[in-house]
Amino acid sequence: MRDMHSPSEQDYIQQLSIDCVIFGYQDSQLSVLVPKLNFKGDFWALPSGFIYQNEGIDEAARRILETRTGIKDIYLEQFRVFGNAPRSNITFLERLIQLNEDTLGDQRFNRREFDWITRRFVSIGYYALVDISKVVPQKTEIDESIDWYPVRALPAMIMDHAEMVQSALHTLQLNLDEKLIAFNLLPELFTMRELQELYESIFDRAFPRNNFQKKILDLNVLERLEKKFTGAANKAPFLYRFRRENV
Amino acid sequence: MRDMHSPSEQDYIQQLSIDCVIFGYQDSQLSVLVPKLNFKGDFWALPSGFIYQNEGIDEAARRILETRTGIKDIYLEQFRVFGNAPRSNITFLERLIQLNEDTLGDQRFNRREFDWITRRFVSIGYYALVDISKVVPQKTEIDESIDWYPVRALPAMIMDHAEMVQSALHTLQLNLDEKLIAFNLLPELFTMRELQELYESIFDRAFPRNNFQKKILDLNVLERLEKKFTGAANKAPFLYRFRRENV
DNA sequence: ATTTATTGTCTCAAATATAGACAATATTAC
DNA sequence: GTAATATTGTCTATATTTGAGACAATAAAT
Repeated sequence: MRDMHSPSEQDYIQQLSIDCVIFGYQDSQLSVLVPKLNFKGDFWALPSGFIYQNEGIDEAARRILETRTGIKDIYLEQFRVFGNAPRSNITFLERLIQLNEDTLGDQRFNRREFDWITRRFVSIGYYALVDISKVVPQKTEIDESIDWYPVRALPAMIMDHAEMVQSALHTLQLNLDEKLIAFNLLPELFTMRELQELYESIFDRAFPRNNFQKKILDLNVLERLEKKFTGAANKAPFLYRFRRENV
Repeated sequence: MRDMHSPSEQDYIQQLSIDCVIFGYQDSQLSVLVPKLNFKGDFWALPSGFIYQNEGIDEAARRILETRTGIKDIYLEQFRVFGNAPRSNITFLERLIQLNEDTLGDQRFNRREFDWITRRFVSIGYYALVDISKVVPQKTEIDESIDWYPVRALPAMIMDHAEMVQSALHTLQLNLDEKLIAFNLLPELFTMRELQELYESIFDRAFPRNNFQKKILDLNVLERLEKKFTGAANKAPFLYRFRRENV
């Protein structure tokens, strides 16, 4: 069976995949870009892909991310490898096959096309931070749709993909201040409140407004611009920009 | 070429390996267990291995570590995946082949036997913390010898293995207090000074004695035992034991 | 002009980290 | 035996960081 791959599959490293947790921020919520699989039954899976023989793993992750988001220069980082022996959730597989018996017999869907679901895979988890307003989510042929879901209200994910998101979120929390990466989730200009709400959605807890502002300004990585006239009945907040040169 | 593997190699996941940075502590120095390859020329490589088809990656790492150290219940943790496209250092490979032309033609050494050096591999890095006094380093057939080297005075390592050690050390530093794992590097009983010297060798800097002791005791994870009479001309230090039940 | 909501910043208290000091003690030197 | 010496365990005082409360500034609505 292992020797029956089509030539194109031979270009990839076998049994190794990359799964991407793409974080974006919208409507005061940290969200993840998740495609729905084009099978009967409701199955959601993280955007994933494989590694070409002459391609580095970071390079491959970048390629996959660019394909899915339509943007370049994405902040991304490896966070963990998932490689338990029985990664493939049996219940999930049985349900999928049962629900799709007819389609799987179809010539358009030979077994090879969802081989990646049935074989044992080790997967490298990457998380990415994107400015959601710049992203144009791209379906692939195996997707029915692709949408943003709040990180704490994900649809039913296949296999260990829900655990992957949790692990990615945890790594993001650990790295957020250390690596000054929150700004990748915001548009170029933002107010202090917007930044604070982003932090609050990432850590799922409130921060005192006065001290949050102090902490952030003390980092000395923000550039204060003109005020933003919101039209609201109050003092207008400043706009800030992240000074990338200082990192 | 890829289809010419021997049956036994087919039991492994292809092109995926595990490299282990095994940390131990001896003579006030943080050290790493490194085998020397059984080739002409001086080549050192991290202990490594492959993953069976029905084996989890953590499981595989544990097996490799147990084989190399002769002990069980080892603390280990994934720290990063190394998968740049040109991982194999060209200079290194050329030198190795040049120096070993005769042996490589020998029937005992068909190409398959160091296939793992020439093919493109993605490697999962694990670091392990062991009580060096319990370890009996085990050579494998591809090793000439295996020894402990101070982490800051390693021999010339092949490919990116030196970078792997640095990356493992960095992760260890980040996790040390958070996960309370330093004690895995010490024998069951130790003095405060021994613990402090361990910390100093890990971070490569001095800590003030008074505050270090306070910080550690405030963690509330140590059990103080009777004093240790060293025979030195001074007050005898207490012995401590790590209370594993509290973690 | 007054009210209301929110922003930016200040001050003070609490908690934590760092530095200095000294008594306790096990040996060696006398 | 007594003094000297080296190292340990701990205390106190100071500096720094963190957290809570307060209040003036301001943009619009009343």
